[in-house]
Amino acid sequence: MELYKIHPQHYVSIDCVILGYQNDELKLLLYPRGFEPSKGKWSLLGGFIQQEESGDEAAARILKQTTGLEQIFLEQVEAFSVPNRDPEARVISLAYYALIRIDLHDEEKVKENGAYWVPIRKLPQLIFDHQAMFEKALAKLQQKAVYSLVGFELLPEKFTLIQLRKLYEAIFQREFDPGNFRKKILSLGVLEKLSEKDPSESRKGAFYYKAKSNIEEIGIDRIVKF
Amino acid sequence: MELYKIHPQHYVSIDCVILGYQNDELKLLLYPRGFEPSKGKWSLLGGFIQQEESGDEAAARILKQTTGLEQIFLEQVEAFSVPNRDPEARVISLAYYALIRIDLHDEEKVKENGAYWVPIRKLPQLIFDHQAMFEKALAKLQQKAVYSLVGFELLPEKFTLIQLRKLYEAIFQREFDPGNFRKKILSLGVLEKLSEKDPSESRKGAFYYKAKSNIEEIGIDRIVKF
DNA sequence: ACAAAAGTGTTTAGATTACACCCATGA
DNA sequence: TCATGGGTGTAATCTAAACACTTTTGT
Repeated sequence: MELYKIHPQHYVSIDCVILGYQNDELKLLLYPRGFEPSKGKWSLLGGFIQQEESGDEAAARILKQTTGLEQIFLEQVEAFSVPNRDPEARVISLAYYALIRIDLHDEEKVKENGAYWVPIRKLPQLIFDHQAMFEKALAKLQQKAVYSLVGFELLPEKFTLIQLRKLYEAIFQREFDPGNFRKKILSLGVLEKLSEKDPSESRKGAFYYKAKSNIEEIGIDRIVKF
Repeated sequence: MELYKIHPQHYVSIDCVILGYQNDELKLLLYPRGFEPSKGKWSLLGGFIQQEESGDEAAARILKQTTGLEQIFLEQVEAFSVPNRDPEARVISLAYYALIRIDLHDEEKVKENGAYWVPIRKLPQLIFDHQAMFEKALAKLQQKAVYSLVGFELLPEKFTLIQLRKLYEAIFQREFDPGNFRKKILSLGVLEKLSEKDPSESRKGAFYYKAKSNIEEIGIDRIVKF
């Protein structure tokens, strides 16, 4: 321990790339920073890591504070550690990304923070290196989406295959052939067809599906090919 | 800045998963830790991040100190931040992985540190969470190797396709069909055939190849399929 | 000429892609 | 019955994988 004392200590913060899905587009939760430096500019939601918590725990705490949600998908992106990334002090930040269902989050809490859901196509300028954090997070989400149906985290319990396709189109920022997408997904055998239909988008209506409960056991193949 | 002062500060260390390739197998550079806690147990090479350096810079510094090499492939794995991961004090560690050519490294420096190259199939017990760091690093290397010929970092300038295949077999811990591997790699168009042969492995001899200089411009396809 | 490794070719099975077509339904 | 998305089928293309075959060379 004495040996460690010759080394400097640093503030370590958490910044969360909180992604939700609404109106066929991915949205990022941002808030205007309420204190200096960069007061009023747009920022990811964050906080400082405390003495007795891990990064994962700190990120979960911040997520709960700001959205009211617990037990949601949360994964580390990476550490950002350039000395002057925060002009006010040396702060090393651990970036995380979370996928949440916008329909479930606590709107009150979000309003308290003055936070907004911003479509990822129309992001404002972000403070510090938060743009880079977002980009890395999106890249990680895409990677993850290739091998696992991580998209379920962003959709309600029951959803149509059209909704699922549009979500994947939002994640990958490109279109998929409707027929081929449907066949590919169904061939994975991870969805269960419900008898109920979603009548809101067409006269015919599209059947709802839900994720099978034992997905973990099922080997999930590659979903999209680059 | 005053606002930051209410938050705790932490030691932030770097741990490097330094991988090399020798005798058809991947090796990891380890050393017996020279100080408490866990003195004498096997450890990744590491150090503490200083006031005016980024994580990348700190990792490069440590790598140079221990192997004498500069400008080599180095990438962050992720931050490890469980509070008691180091029993002596709260230390948040940024794990990095590096790929080096064992034939080029400074053996003197490595000996000074008492470090050894250990085949990844026969790793001893490591301290703290260093085993997890290694596993994540290997997974990241595999991911990377699927889409880019990162393997070049581990081979000498000129190499045969057989050497390249064996390297990939070491990275993925499985065998590839010699004929198919050759065709796949050559079809990527990133290798240049040399007129010289490596006579050491057979009477016929295998042609040397080298990486084309403008690889970055060439779109590299998927190399192995999971 | 032969052994042994390097390198090529062929065949099959399966996946991807593009796109035409049928279906169900409310107005 | 018809317009509109929802959903299915099919043919052309590409890729992976297994494995037989040919080439080169020192002894």
